[in-house]
Amino acid sequence: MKKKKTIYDVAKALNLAPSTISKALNNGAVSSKTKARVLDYVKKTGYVTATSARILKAKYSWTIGVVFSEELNIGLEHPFFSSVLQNFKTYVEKWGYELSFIVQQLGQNKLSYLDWCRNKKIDGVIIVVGDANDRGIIELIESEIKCVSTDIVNDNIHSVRSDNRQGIELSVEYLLETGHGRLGMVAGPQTSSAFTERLIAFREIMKEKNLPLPEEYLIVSEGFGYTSGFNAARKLLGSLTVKPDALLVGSDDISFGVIRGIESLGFRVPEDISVIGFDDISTSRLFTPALTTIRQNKKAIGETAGKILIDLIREKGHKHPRETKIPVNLIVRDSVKMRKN
Amino acid sequence: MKKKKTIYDVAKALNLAPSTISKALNNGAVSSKTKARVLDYVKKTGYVTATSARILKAKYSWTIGVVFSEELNIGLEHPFFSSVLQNFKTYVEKWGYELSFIVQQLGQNKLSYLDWCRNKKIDGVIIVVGDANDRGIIELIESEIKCVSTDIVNDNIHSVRSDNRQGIELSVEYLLETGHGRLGMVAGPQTSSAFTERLIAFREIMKEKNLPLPEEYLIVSEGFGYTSGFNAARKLLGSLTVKPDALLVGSDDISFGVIRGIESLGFRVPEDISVIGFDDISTSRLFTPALTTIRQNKKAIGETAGKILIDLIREKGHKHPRETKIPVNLIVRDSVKMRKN
DNA sequence: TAGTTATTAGAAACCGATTTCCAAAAGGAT
DNA sequence: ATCCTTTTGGAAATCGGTTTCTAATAACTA
Repeated sequence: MKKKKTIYDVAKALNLAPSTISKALNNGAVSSKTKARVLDYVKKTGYVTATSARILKAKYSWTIGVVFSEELNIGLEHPFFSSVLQNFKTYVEKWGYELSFIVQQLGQNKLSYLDWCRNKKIDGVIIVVGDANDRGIIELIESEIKCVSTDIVNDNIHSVRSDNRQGIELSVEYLLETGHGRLGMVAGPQTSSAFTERLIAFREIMKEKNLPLPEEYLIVSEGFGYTSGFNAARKLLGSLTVKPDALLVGSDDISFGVIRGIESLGFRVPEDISVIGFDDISTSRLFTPALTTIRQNKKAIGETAGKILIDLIREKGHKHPRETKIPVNLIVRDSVKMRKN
Repeated sequence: MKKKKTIYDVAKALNLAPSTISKALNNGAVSSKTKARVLDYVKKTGYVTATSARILKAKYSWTIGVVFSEELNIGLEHPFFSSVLQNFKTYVEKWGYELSFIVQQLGQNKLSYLDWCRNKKIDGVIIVVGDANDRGIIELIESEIKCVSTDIVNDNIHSVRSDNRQGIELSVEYLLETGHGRLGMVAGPQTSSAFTERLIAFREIMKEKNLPLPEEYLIVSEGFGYTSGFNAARKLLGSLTVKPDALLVGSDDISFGVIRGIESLGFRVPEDISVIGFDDISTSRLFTPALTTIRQNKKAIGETAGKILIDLIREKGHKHPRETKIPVNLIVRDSVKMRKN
């Protein structure tokens, strides 16, 4: 195991001062001639600067912190969030940044998000999953740390998310085109802003189109998964004499429960009731009936967030926070049926 | 924004030397009285040691590197691997370690896994997804860095994986109990050791039980997903006059394709042919027919890997590498039918 | 009580860069 | 050729800890 090379070794070998090496490596003021000489030597010998030493003295770390709260019981397993993170990761790594999960504990002692970032001289932060009301998150967003979010929206942070309104609009219009007249919705828990937006959008669009929307056609599920969808659907339908002929659902995960819930009451999907989801996760294509849904563009979300954050770090534009909306697509499958009327 | 506190500030405030503070914080030789005094003060003022400074001088970093190759096109989206990682993460964080993805690029320059680890003074590495033949991986495993793997097996590394043999045994026995006589298998790509083990186990078990296993009942799928399963099933069945009455499949993902492939040929699952998968991902429960499969215990895998790695780091036992097998479970659903004979 | 040993606290070197400030060299203008 | 700018390379300070070595103190032994 050969001894580790330091910047001093390089300097000695090249008959230069360490400071000159550092400059050559970091676009400092050096002649292009010496710069080339240094770069050459470095490439040949495979010298690489010690990260910790650099971070100690410099004010940056080439590291991006990831907030991925597990309190909401959404871990890396979640197909949507993990995919967004994956795409973000791939993008920023191309630019030389690496990812580190922000932890609330450092070695022995507890730490706030902000303290962790400062301590590590984090260049920027992406909030993939986070509670918008968490004190730690708020403190972080309001700090000097550059942040971007693919989840929470807030006046103090750049956010990159799906155009939920467009998604609902697409759904409603498609349902109308296919001859549905009594639309309802099983919304997701309103603690999540995405679900809130979808519900609000649905209300607005129905109003704009002058379509009736009885409150009994609306229900909010208790949780994020199959079971809550199942229960919500049964509850919604159970009390109704005139059933809706189509249901928009907050997410695909919930949709699966909704569909089975509908079936458990003796109705068929899509023959009696059409269902349209939101997300397009991998199960959706495989489910029976294959789920008609709104596909979120996870790649675009991840990459756009990456681009914005890097711009922010390099101080290129994006002066004040704004919301970026990524278009969604309607994916037509079998859970919506064309109706004659 | 209050100024950052250094160890010198703490020393001054307590009228002690910086070195004493450091010792108090790191179980060095200090009287319990001063130690208490320091700890108290630190807790009260919220001082936290600068990570980069510590890493620079010390030989550890409280950081664990994650190898999660994307070359195999398995990203964080993959339900099995991401879940293992999630469970590992939760476990090691309890012990104060944090996770950092190992990148092949550091700031500007390319780096081998090993150089990256040395540069960052990584305490240990978990290989969640990695190519066992990759030069960089081999170099890493053979180095002084403590490693654990939940994927590749090798004499030089501790591995924690599902007991694939037991899984196949469970499948075969269940199929036998339910009256099946002509078992076949759609194995996954043999580039993955898990798939290889499953195929080998199947061959062995059939031989041990003295059951016939015609080579035509065996096929290896081209890829990891639905389409390759679909094609493999059609290819297998297409050429056979006497069809198998049950098929073991390398993974759930492939199983879905296999089932639809069988159906596309006019046969029914499970009435004509039973299918049993391996993994138990979330789609399996929702699929029609709900997939009977072998559940991998991702929690146990992640946690056991975490435990072993931390033991390794603390130099507690695990002198030489060994393979740890985590038991699996049979999950009975609807894709296997009881047959009278 | 004197002498020896075990603990505890501090001084100083060191980890490996970055950065500021300065002097020397190079380039331009007259 | 001389004087003034602009570039370029180097010396030294600094970032914030850990660790080794030494001195002082406390504890123990006879």
